[in-house]
Amino acid sequence: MGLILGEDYLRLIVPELPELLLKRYRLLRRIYYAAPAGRRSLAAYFKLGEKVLRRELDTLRDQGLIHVEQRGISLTPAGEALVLGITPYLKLLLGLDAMEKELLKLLKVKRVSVVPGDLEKDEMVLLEMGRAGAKILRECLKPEMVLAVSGGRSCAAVADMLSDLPAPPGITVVPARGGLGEEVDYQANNIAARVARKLKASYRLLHLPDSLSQEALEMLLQEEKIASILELINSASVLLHGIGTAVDMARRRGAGEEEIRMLEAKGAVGEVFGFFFNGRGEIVDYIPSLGLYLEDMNNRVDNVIVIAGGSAKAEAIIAVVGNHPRDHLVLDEGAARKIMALAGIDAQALSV
Amino acid sequence: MGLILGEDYLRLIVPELPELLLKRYRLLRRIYYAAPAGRRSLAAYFKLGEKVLRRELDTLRDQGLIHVEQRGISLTPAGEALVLGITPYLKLLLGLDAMEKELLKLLKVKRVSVVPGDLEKDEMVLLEMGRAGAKILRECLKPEMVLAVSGGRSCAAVADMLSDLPAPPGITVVPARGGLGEEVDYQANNIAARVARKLKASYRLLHLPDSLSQEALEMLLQEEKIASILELINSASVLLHGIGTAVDMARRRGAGEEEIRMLEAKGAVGEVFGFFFNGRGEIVDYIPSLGLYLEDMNNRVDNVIVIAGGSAKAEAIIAVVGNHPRDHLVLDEGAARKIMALAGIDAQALSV
DNA sequence: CCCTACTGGGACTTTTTTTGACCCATTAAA
DNA sequence: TTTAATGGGTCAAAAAAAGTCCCAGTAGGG
Repeated sequence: MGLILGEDYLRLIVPELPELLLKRYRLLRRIYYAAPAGRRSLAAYFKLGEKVLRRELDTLRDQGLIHVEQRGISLTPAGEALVLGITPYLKLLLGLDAMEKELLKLLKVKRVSVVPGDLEKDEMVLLEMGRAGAKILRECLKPEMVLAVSGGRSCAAVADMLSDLPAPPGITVVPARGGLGEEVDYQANNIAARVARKLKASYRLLHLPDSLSQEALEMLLQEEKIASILELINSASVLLHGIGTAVDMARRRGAGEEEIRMLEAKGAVGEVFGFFFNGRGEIVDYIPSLGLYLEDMNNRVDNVIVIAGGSAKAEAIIAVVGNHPRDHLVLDEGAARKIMALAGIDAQALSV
Repeated sequence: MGLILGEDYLRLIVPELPELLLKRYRLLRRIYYAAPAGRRSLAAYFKLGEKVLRRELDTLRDQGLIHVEQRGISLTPAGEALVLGITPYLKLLLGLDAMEKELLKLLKVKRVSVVPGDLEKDEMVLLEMGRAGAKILRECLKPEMVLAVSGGRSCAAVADMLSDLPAPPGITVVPARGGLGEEVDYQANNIAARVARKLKASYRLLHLPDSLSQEALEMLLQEEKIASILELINSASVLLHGIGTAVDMARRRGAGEEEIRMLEAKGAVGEVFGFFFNGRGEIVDYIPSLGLYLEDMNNRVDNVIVIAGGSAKAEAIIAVVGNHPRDHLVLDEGAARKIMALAGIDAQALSV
């Protein structure tokens, strides 16, 4: 309470503080993830003049936060501790804490974690989201459970940011759904394997060809191997998935303009591993495949960790995660602010 | 703990924050005490260019902290709340909190309160010290007690800053010592009366001519009235006094160069209502008068509130307040830093 | 009653700082 | 060995800040 009071005073009397703080924080964050980072590449990344950046680097160096060497810039232990530890404080200062509370009320989920920054402006935010998601994921893990993961960049970030401390024993990681052809790094199978490796858990994959007909899928269901994996998938008690915007996802699957117009007519805004949702959270279309039976998932999965960022995904997030008290939602500041705006809530704090 | 952590991070990543914060805070504080304050008079006070000040005022106005009108600048309710409420937070940010702890260990007193700012650079600090002293004073008051106060600017500030909420009943305010001719506003008698008025308490004064001989004082002791007041003074359980530097005080009492050389030879550095202390806290001289018997005061007075500011008084403060576990010490940042420096402790945080 | 000496706001010029664009020696990789 | 990075430094242009002055209005003193 005293802390929040202090923050409010601080923002009142030094209104340029969030800007200053974020500028440097983003710089440090970038260095953390891209070390050893060169001055020129940093300048290019932030679209800053070289001199401007240099001045920032000078102050950071004076503060003992970065190490400037010939081979590049890296964080000192102090800088690393800062990047890793300042997040909750930053959230407080930026009012993200209050925003999380608002979103919690609005979306009626179990937990909301808003990561500082805008994914569309700084891709490091994705890694931060991965870090936040990984933290929540670890908290949800219990021995002998099945964890289902979907594809996508966000889930890949979670996999990347998971520490490789071992998880509780007996965990099995499976893809939430098979064969939804994406770039290999972002495929559910691939991510499931990566997550399993980090957790030192076992995994089972579901390799299916893309774009199968309904009949072909039903035939595959007869296969012993596939049926057993499907059973495993549907016994998952934790699900980690990202969210796509409907049109974008359809297009990435190679849908024609006609199909997209159909989707739009149905009101599809969000997509989760092949299922398309309208604004009211109803499934209006899906890509034929095998995997989680989404319809009765509510009864079986204990924790769903949803991770999505970028203001473009605001509508999709609202559509997908509304009213699921088992959901943990990880998103970025950009998406969070957009959601607030869509809901007509004024988020006074400024976005930098 | 989390708060302090946050502060440390904040200072690391935005090292210019204390400067920014203090600049504005001092401005607000000045406006608070001098409202309605004019732009030009503010600029003159802070020795700032008019434009510089104007820009600060603009941002403060944008933040809704000040009210800029033709008759002058004043604080909005928000600004007032900030000036009154930000102090503990400011102390944390400036590291005054840590400094208080250090001084507590160093001086072995009951409590230390360091007021942000340097009295020698900004006289508003005196009023802040008064506010801090007044707060402590009120905490020490109990019904039917006698409160003794000394003279001096610092004690006058306490009197000024006392709210006029009534105090516990039956309190009597007396001067700690009679007739130590100063400017009337800073005389102990005067301050005792002002304090009493604020506390809605009764008071008894001890009017004595200046510079009486020892014999004359002994004669006065025979006087019923004077004797009764002396008894009252020596039954005081709370004592509020300031500290003077020895030489300065002697000079103000009109001492000749010869006398001052004598004082210096005796090692006198500090002065408290007519008693001169050397660096080891021993009384090495005094101005003849009547009042508190300082020698056995330790046994009778429960709480001594010592208030002094300005780096010039550092030595005097050390001399006077060392090793008195009943003492509450109120001082300014300037004096505090000087004391730390004298003690060889590095106060890393910067003074602005 | 007026007059004066303030006030805040605005405009203009000078000074300082900031910014962008180079160049250079060094170094790590190719 | 070559190449393409790096960090560090310099210098001129541009932008921002600061100092100065002036103006209209108002409050307080005479």
